[in-house]
Amino acid sequence: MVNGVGGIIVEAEAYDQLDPASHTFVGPTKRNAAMFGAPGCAYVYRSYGIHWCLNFVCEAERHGAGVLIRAIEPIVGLQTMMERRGVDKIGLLCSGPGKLGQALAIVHDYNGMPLNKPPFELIPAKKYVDVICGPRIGISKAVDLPWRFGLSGSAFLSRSF
DNA sequence: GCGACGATTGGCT
DNA sequence: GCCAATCGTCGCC
Repeated sequence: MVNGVGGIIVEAEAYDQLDPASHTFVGPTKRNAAMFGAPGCAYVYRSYGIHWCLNFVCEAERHGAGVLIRAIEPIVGLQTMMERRGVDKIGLLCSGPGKLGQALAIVHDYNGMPLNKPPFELIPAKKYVDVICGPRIGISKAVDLPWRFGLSGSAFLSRSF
């Protein structure tokens, strides 16, 4: 949840410093500084000069690892998200990293902010769900690593597995 | 200081 | 299915 708006995370991808496709592969830089900071914080970056994408920073010991949030199932603040996105279909609100960033009004100011206090709010899953994995999307390196995870059968994935 | 490129999306062919 | 939009960062001159 971000600023009281959000839903259930249904798709994510993992990246670490040893991964050629990761922003942290080349070592610490100004852009990826948050990924080398405290775990449990946000890493926000701009993609293709247009889209804002949200990551969760992981790994206290070996810095430079995180999880890209690729899609959520919109639950709270549907009206707000639809206005931000300019669409009227729930299935189009958050089915991709850039869409998610726009729907949740992710801005670069959130980079490095803790995920356990406002504007963020994390709520543990209420039930166990089937999680499946597969190749990642939209990258040109290490494409074969099966580090993409998602809820089995969810209608809100950016793409089917 | 300058040029190349990307963890994407949306519109057109 | 393919391609352009768009700009901050990085790497090299």
